[in-house]
Amino acid sequence: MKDAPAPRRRPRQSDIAKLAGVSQTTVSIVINGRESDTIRIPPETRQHVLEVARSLGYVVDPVARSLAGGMNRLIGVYTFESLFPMDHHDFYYPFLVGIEAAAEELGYDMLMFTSATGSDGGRSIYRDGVNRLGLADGCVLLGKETNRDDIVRLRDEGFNFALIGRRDVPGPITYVTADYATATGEVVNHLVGLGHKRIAYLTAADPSEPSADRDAGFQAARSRHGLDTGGLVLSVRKEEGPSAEEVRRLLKAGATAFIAHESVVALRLLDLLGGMGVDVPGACSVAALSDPPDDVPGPELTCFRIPRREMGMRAVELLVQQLESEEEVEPQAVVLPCAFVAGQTSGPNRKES
Amino acid sequence: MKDAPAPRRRPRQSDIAKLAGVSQTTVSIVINGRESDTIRIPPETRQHVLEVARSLGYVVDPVARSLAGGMNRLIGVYTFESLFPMDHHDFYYPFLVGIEAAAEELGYDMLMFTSATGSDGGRSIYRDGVNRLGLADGCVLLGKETNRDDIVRLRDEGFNFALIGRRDVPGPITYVTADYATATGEVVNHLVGLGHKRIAYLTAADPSEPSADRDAGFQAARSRHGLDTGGLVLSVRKEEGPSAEEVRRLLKAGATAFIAHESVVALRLLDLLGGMGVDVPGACSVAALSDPPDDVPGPELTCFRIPRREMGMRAVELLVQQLESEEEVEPQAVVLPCAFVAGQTSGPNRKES
DNA sequence: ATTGACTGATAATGCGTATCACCATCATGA
DNA sequence: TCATGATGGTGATACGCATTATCAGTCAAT
Repeated sequence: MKDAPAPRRRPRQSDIAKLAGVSQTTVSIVINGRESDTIRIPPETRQHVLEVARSLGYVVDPVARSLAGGMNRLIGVYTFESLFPMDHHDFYYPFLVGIEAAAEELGYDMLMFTSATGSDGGRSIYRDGVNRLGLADGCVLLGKETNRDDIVRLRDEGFNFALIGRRDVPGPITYVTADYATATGEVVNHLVGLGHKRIAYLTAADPSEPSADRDAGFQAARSRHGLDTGGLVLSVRKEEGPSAEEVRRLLKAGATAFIAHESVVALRLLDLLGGMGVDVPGACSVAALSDPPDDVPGPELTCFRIPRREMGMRAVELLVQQLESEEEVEPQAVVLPCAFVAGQTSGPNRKES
Repeated sequence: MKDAPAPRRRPRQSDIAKLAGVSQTTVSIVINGRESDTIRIPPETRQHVLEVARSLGYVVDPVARSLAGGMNRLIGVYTFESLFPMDHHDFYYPFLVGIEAAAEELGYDMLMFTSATGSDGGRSIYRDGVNRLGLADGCVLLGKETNRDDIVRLRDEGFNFALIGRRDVPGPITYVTADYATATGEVVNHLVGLGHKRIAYLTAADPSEPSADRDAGFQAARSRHGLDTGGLVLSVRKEEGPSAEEVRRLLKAGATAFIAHESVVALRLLDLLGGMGVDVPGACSVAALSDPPDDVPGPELTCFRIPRREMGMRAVELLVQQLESEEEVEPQAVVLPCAFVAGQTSGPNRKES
C-alpha cells in the first residue's frame, strides 16, 4: 500500500556521462571548466554536456569534491566557555558577526563547536582525548578563560588556528588583538588635556592579558605626563563595582577624574556620583577602557571602542591565509586600533591644584 | 635550511590499522563502536585500537564519512537570507539561540552555511551547482524569503531537514511554527472583552504564511464575535507604517481599537495617535500580533510573544529524531502556542455605540 | 611511408570511511 | 574423524569526484 515515491537519487556525473555519451572524466572537466594544453574539449561537446547536466538538475556533491580535493572549506569556531548564558552571548556576538562575514566573503562555512561542553559544564578541546576541532580545516578560538595547555598542544599537533585576543603562551601563535595600551594612553591624554592631574584608576581585579595591556598603557601614560596616582588606584570586581565608600575616599584623595577598565564599572560609578550629588562632567570626569553595551541610556561615556567585528574578520582572514598557502606560514600577530570616543562624561578640571 | 616541520597529514584509519596490526575495517568498527552478532571484536583489541587512535590524535574525517553514508553529528543551519544586515540578525537571533541550545543538549555541532551567498547577495541552496548542505546530517532551514522550489527539491532528494515557519509547499514537510491564528483570536477576545466593537485591522501588505495565519485567526474571531469591520481593514507596509491620514480616517469610521500585524507598525501608530492628542489606552486601544524588540521604551504593548527560542529547539529536536530513527519518519508539523501579553496599550471602550 | 604534432578524448586510480560478505581457526560433540 | 558452531576478524567494494597518464585518430611535413 505504499506509494514508495522513488527516493530519487541525486544525479551524478556518471549519469550525465551515460546520457551524453562521454566519459565521467569529460563531465568532470566540463563542469569545472578546466582547460589546459593537455586537455581540450571542443565547445560543442561542452555545450552538450552542460545541457544534459542542466536537464538532470545536476549539482556537484561537495562532499565528494572535498574528499578528492583535500579541504572541506570549513572554519571551526570554538569558544572556551559555553555560548549560552545570555551575557556570554552579548560578549561573543560581535566577534561572531565578524567571523561570519569573513567566512561568507571567503566562501567558507562555519562550524560551531557547541557539543564540546562536558557533562560538568566545563569545556576542553581535548575532552575524552579526542579533538573534534579536526573536523574543520582550521579554527578560530575565542573566550575569556582560555586553556593555555590546549592551545600549545593544538599548535604542536600542527593544527591551524587563529586566536582572538592575545595570549601569553610559550612560543609563537597566530592571534588578533586590539591595541588596548595605546587606546588607554589616548584616554589619559584626553583627561590630562582637560587639565586633570589626579586621576583615579579602577583596574580589573582578576588578571588577564587585556587588563595587563591596559595597565601597561596606563603606566606609560602616567610617567609620560608625570602623574601622581598615589592612593588613587583601586582593584574592582566587575560584578560588584566600587562601593560608595571607596568612591568617597578617592574623591577625598583629590581625584578629579576616574578611569575604569570595565564600562559597567564606569556606569556604576556614574550612578554613585549622581547619588552623591557630584556633577559629571562638571565636577568630575569619568572614562572607561572598553565600550558600553549599545542600549545603555544616558550620556555617552568617554571611552574607546574595541573593534570586535574587525577582530573576528581578521582572525578568519589570517586563518584562511594559512590554510590556502602552499608553504608553511609563520604564526603572526595582528593588533588593531581602538577608536577613541570623547563622549560626554569628561570635561575640564575646575579644581585648581 | 628549512626545518620542514613535516606538514603532517591528518592520521587516517589505515595509519591506525598499520600501527595496531589490524585491518582498516576493524579500526572503523571500533571507532564507530559497532557491535552485532556477525561482527565481534574482543575488548582487548578494541582497547588497543582506541589507544593507538588516541596516540595519533585521530579524528574521523567528516567528509569521507559523509561520502560513505555515515553520520557526523552535525546539524546544518541554513538561512534563506544572509544573516548579515543587522536587522536580519535581530530577527534570527532568538531562533539561533534555541537551535544552539538544543544542538548542545543533544551532542551535535552546528554547521552554519554562510558560504551559500552569491555575489549578488542572493541565496540559493543550489547556487552555482553545489549543494553544500549534504555536509551536515540534516538541516534546519529558516528565513522569510523561503525558496519553495529548493525545499521541494531537497525533500525529493531524501535530505533530512526541518523548517522554522510553516510553508505552503506541495506535499508534507517537517516544520515548526507558532500558533498565530489562536493568538490573534486571543487578542481580539481581549479587546472585545474590553467592550470594543469596531476594531481596525492593519494587515501586512506583502503576503506570507504567518500573515495568512493571522488573517485567518482574525476572520474566525470576527465572525465568532459578530464584529463588523467594514471600512476598518488596511494593508500596511512594514517599512512605511500607516499614514496620519489613514489613521484619522479609521478613527472617523468609528474605530476604538487597532490591531496591527507588525509591532513596528503598532509602535508607529502609537506615535501618530500621540501626535493627534488621542489618549492610549484612554480613548483608543492598540495591539500588535507579534512582539516588539526588547529595548523599546514606553508602555508595554498589548501583543503576544512568538516563542522563537522554543521554535528553534523544537526544530532541532524533530530533526534529530528523524536522523536517529531507524525507519523512515513521516514529516510532522509542530505548532507552538504564543503567550498573550495584556500590556498597557489597551483599555475599556469608553465610547458607547 | 614514416615521423611528429596535435586533437579529443578515456581508463585507471586515489581520496578516507563504512559495510557486506566471507574466511580461517579452534573447541566441541557425535 | 568429521560436522558444527562460535570466535575474531579480513578483503573487496561503494560512495562521487578530480587527476594523471595514456591512447586512438588525423593531418602535415618529411
